[in-house]
Amino acid sequence: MIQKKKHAFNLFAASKGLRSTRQRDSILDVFLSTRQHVSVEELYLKVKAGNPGVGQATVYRTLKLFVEAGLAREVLLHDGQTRYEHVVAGEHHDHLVCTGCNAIIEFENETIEKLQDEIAARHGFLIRSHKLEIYGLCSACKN
Amino acid sequence: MIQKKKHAFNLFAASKGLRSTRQRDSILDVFLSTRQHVSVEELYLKVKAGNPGVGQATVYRTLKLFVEAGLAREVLLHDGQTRYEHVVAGEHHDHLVCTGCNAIIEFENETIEKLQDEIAARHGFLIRSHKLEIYGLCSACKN
DNA sequence: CTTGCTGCAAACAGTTTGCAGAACT
DNA sequence: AGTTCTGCAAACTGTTTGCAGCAAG
Repeated sequence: MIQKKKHAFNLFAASKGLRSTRQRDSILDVFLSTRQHVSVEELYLKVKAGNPGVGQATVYRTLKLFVEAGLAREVLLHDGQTRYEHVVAGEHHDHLVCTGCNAIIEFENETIEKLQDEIAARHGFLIRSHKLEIYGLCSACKN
Repeated sequence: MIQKKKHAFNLFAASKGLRSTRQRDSILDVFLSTRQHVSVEELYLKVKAGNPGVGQATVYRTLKLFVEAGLAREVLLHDGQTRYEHVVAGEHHDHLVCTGCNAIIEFENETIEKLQDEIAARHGFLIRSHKLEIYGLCSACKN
């Protein structure tokens, strides 16, 4: 899995004439080793731990490459930070966001996706992407 | 309708010991006269047109009051600006966002809402709010 | 050696905040 | 009079960018 993603990125890099650098490698390693929804800041700190002297700018720039390469996806939650999640081919999930503990629970629901397609069709709208976020309290926080 | 909202804000203001000021009145007027999803900047410009010398900060501060008073709701789309929409009691709608012309089409779908409730229940999650945004191209832009 | 990549710091955009003076009650 | 509000400008936050030097090909 991780190897596959590295390979995917290498292919992308090659096709774009991008260079392979120490920084990109370690940012990719760290990204792949994280759980879902890392903020740039978190990623930056982890990368710097194993590789001091890497700048934030590089992390920002590299994450955009990952998005372009189809490895990562931007997730904007209500906390003023851009987060990135892993892209798993053919899968789409949405989020339950706990405003108590900031936990994020993922879910998938085909019926909702289908309804969205219908709605879009009804408006002559061409869907590129969508996001559904449900905010509230998780089972641990609601008590 | 507009009168009702003004009244609602007055009640809120009174209950909080807030003062009634020229600025708040005109920001409320302008907000109520706008269509959905105004950005702070848009609102600020319109307010200033009818009432020069009103500062942005006041617009920001006042919009937060409207949210607190239940008249407005923050909407964060993918354009780096906070927008506000009108709250209509008991109604919830979601958005089709055209990335071509920035048009926003609203829709409502009860089945989706129900499915969300089911999903939340399954995870022991207490829903406070949610948002569903579908990004793509509207009928005019997709050609 | 050529060109792309990096780190740094400065620039940016949107938003928030401190404060002195203005305005509401 | 006593407080709350306001406008201004400065501060802040997250992100982007310009540039000189570094490094991959």
